[in-house]
Amino acid sequence: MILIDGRDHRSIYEQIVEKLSELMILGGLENGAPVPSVRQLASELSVTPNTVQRAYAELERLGYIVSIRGKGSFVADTESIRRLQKEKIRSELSELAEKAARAGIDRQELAELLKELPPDGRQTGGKDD
Amino acid sequence: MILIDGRDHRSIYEQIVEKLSELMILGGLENGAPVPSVRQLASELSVTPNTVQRAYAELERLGYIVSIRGKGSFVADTESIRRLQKEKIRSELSELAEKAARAGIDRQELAELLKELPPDGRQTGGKDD
Amino acid sequence: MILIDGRDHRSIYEQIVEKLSELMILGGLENGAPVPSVRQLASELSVTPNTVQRAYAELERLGYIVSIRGKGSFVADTESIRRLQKEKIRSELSELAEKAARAGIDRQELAELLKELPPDGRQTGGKDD
Amino acid sequence: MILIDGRDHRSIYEQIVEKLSELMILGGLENGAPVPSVRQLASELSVTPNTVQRAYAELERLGYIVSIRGKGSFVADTESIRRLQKEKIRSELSELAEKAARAGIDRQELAELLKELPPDGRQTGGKDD
DNA sequence: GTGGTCTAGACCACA
DNA sequence: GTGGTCTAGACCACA
Repeated sequence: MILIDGRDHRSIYEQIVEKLSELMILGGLENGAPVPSVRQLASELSVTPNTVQRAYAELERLGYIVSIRGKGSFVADTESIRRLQKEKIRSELSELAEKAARAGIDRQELAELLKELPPDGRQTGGKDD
Repeated sequence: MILIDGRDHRSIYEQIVEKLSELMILGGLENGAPVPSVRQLASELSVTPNTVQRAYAELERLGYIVSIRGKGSFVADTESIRRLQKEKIRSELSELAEKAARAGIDRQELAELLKELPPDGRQTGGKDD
Repeated sequence: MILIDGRDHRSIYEQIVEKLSELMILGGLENGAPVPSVRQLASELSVTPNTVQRAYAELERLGYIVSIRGKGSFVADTESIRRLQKEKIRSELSELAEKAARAGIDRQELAELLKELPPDGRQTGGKDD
Repeated sequence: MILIDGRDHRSIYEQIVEKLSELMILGGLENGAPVPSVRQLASELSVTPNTVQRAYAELERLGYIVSIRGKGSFVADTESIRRLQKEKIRSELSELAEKAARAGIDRQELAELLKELPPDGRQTGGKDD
């Protein structure tokens, strides 16, 4: 399900945070559904439990999951997760627009770039082994 | 001209790379115009020359400047710089579109988000928490 | 009557202890009134009896209830419970005052902060970020 | 300067966070003044650098310090720190008032408890070796 | 079993 | 030198 990419410059725990938060949306998870335990995910990823723990702490801080000592970790309210995701995308888009502006590309031109993108955006990444 | 932001978590040399490459566009630099020497910029920024050196190496690798040993560093062909910048924005936009797709936000919705952004992008957005 | 809050980071048994001790005051319980059995409360809360057992042990240690083997658990002397509660509040207030002092806020200023609090304290305050 | 209390129920990194954030106020630190390096504080406290690292990450997240890779960690804007501290005390006072209310102690009575506290609050803690 | 903290040590990029 | 990440393993309270 999740794969760590050694060529990715981001740290392992950051990759876990991003992948899991995306999976939560696509997986159509229900409120309160259990998330793999720290140890279980750690062994699946061949990574130290410590590292997964760190990712889970961040996911909880961000509002994606709720961890209960002795019981496990669970998907937080899915509605608010959806809002979080959208807000994050909006914020990144805003940053990108600013950066484009500094490079002399205005909002209009950026919108055109967006339209011209290949239909499904499958040209980046695409790691699948 | 350039200011290092201590709260920015990117490394100092990365900040220099980004700021300088933007300045080149906005500054309307001409082909072959001289760039401040490593030592000069280092002292202006109160930073070790080592760090500026690293930034210049990166800028050269990216095609923004040309360094000539014993003479200094110079702005590369401004036309190609402009193309570089635009390509970089396009690539980041593409990545963002993919990420949005994974969060269930399609191209159409993303375009609307873009339209809804405050007019000039001066909200310094993107601070996460 | 009692609800366990998954987002509350205290352990479940601690939450039960706090909620029950509060209920005893507000509920106007009489001396010696029976408290729900361990199994009964456990099933109401969908929690293992083990956990309720731990909470009851703590409540007995604190002087709120008396457990009689084979008969059940009972509310201890309500007068002394009231005193217990007040003493606990006083102690926490004292700790807070000390902490405030260390942050440069004196007794006087603290009293003003107290006066300025919204009238009924219904703001569910205290969430950190 | 800082002492870890083994009898304190809180974890080591939490104690470091609290002690350091208090010291920042009392020490009258200036904006941007350097904070001990991770390794230095770790060796002073006979604790793993990892644990101090964690505390510093939290202090940065809370806005008390700014850490710059390769350079060190520095006191953040002292004015905003002061505000942070006061807000934290206010929030804790609010929680305490709520709790008191649930125990049948109203705002008025709480204010009296506050007045009756021994003048300098030196009755708790007081570890000094 | 679960999450959470900690140790002792390594390695990395960066200044 | 600095901060930051990670490993491999331990131990804890809790369910």
